[in-house]
Amino acid sequence: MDAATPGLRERKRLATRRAIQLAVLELVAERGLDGVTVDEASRVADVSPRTFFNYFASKEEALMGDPPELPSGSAVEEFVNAGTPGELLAGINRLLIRATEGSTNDIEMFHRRHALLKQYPQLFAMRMATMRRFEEEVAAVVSRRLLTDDPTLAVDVRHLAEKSRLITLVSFAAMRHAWTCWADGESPLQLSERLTQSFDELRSLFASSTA
Amino acid sequence: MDAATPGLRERKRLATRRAIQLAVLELVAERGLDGVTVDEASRVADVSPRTFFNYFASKEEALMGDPPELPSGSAVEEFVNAGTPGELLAGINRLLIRATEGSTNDIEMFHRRHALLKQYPQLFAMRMATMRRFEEEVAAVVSRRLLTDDPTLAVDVRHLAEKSRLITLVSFAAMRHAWTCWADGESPLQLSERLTQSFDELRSLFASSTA
DNA sequence: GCGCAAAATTGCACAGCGTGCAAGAATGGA
DNA sequence: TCCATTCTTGCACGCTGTGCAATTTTGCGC
Repeated sequence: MDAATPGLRERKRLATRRAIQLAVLELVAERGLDGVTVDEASRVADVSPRTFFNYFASKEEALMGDPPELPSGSAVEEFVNAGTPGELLAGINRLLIRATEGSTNDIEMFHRRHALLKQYPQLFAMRMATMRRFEEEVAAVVSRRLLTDDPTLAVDVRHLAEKSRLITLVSFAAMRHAWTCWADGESPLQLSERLTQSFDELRSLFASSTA
Repeated sequence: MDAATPGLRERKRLATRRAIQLAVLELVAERGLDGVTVDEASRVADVSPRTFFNYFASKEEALMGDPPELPSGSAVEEFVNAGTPGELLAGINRLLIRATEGSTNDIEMFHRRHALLKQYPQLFAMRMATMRRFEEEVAAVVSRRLLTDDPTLAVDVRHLAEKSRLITLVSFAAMRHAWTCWADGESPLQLSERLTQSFDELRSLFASSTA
């Protein structure tokens, strides 16, 4: 009864969750964030306001998708043990592509959410807050990779942590860059392609002029 | 009556503002973010709750310092017209140092705030939201600088905007890195020195291994 | 000092948010 | 069919944030 048969209970839970998310997205798209109350959204989603709060702590949380996660198992191990020290950023690039794949399943919802992130700073802020946890996960993996590439880094754990953190933050900067370019532009690129492009530009920035 | 004589009215305003900020910081340090109500903070600051909201839209906003700003006038112009294309990052480094100078005046408050940012994701989120505005200001200035260094970039405005945005985001990544290293560590460095160090590490990351 | 206009403070009312609690309904398995 | 578990719901309650209008304080010319 794993993924095959989630059971009626679980299926209803997911249905309710999604109904609430859709209701909020719909209403907010119509009337704006402040023009929608939890009561209204609950009515549209056909649940009691109390149930709304059983699923989400706030309107805003319902608007946001699930937080990003590291791709499961093997992809992480491949990255850590890639054994190609010169291609660290390319590896992170692949890792982030894998991590963002899940969120682009429902393109419709995805675009609506992105429009809201641009429009409402508080939503963007929440997004960044959830990203922070993800950053820590990625930094931990980068740390393992660095240690695999160069075991002598173990002598200075603090330095290792700081270095992997810097690499991670810079990578996330590239991800944000890709994200906005992709969303703003009329370019026909996939988000994953745009991500690779931003990573390329990042490299060329430093390669060209020792900026 | 500029900076010399702000006038009694203005002085009282600032005093009230500061009293509210101190009251909230004090109480939250004691009892945690959720253990403090606006009513209590207002009582301690000796103002009515309604006045509290005249100054800050929320408890959280009162906790946060003022948003960062570009250094006034000349520093920006110097950066834009530096005329040293190879030292773009160093220039941004200086700019950010100037921008963060103001916030480290009251070290006591500064450390309290930082502890809170680490402890409460919602506060971190608000911080990121204010940073975003600052990012846009910096990106605009970087754009001017790029155009000064290479006027031919004007032919592709979109590309120029994307490039300056990438540079800005990466620079802010370095700033966040410096910030956390400085706050976490026992290193005796000033924040400004730590910022320069993070920028150096950033360069060396890409210089060493074409990562 | 005096008085007036501008600005700040305050109380009040009110809608919305978010949570604890306990009763009731649906579900899954024996 | 029955029972334990889990989900839903209504209710009560305190906190948040804002519009409004009354009141007080400040700045300034006289």
